[in-house]
Amino acid sequence: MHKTNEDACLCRVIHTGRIEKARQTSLQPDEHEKLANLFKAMGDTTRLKILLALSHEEMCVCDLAAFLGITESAVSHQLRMLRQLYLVANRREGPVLYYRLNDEHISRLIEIGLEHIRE
Amino acid sequence: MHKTNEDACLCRVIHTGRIEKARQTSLQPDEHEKLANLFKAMGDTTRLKILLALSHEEMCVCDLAAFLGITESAVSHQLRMLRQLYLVANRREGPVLYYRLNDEHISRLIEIGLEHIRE
DNA sequence: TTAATGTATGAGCATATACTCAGACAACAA
DNA sequence: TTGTTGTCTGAGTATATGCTCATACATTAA
Repeated sequence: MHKTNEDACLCRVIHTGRIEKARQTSLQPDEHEKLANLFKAMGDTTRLKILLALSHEEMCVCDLAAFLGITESAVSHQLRMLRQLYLVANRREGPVLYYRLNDEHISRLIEIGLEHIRE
Repeated sequence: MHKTNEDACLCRVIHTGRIEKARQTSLQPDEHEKLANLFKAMGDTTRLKILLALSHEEMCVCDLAAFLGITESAVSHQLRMLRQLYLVANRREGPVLYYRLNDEHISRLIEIGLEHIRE
């Protein structure tokens, strides 16, 4: 018989020591969410392709839309999310916005991720 | 007026050279999806907390459920995903399954991710 | 001012996903 | 065998999310 409420669950724990240890080395309150949002932003093929493209050269919304074969609206929506999480930054040149990766962390994450999937 | 089909979109492109360049340095056909799945797996607070806990010490399903305050069923579902993507591995000791991180890539990704959100 | 171009945004919709619930499976003891 | 414990799994459901569409904003030129 398996209880599903939390109290009962705690009674079945085998290694309370490990749990205590894990609890002590935990992150700051909101860091879990921030970190998850970072990886979530990279966890979509469209956004990932955008990041990969920008890792070589800055590009505008038009370029990205043509490169990905999707509408500029869709690109713009995704760029907003990437902007808000500081994955990309932009600069304006007249009416055109050129997007680039915000810092080196992003390309390093992609590098290590590629190593992993190529095992 | 903004056309939404791809042909029209290509006509408005500003930098065809950049698109060509981005196209040449693209990944293998299925690598985009594999890489996105890796980051997507890390892009959820529950799974991220599991990975963080396992980065210190191997733990069983019971431990993780108590640590996270969720049901063992929910933990098991997430562990299956993490297993299938080679983020975690396990070993059996009698009826108990001990889970651990599959390789060093995962903790490195977390490290760099933390650097990023802490700017 | 008006018009054109590049980009951003909100609403709506279809799909994806994280959890719960119920039950099944696996290993071991009696 | 039966019972217990630890874990796994399929179905259902509520929420999240990625795109389209229509529209609005921003910059520049006429």
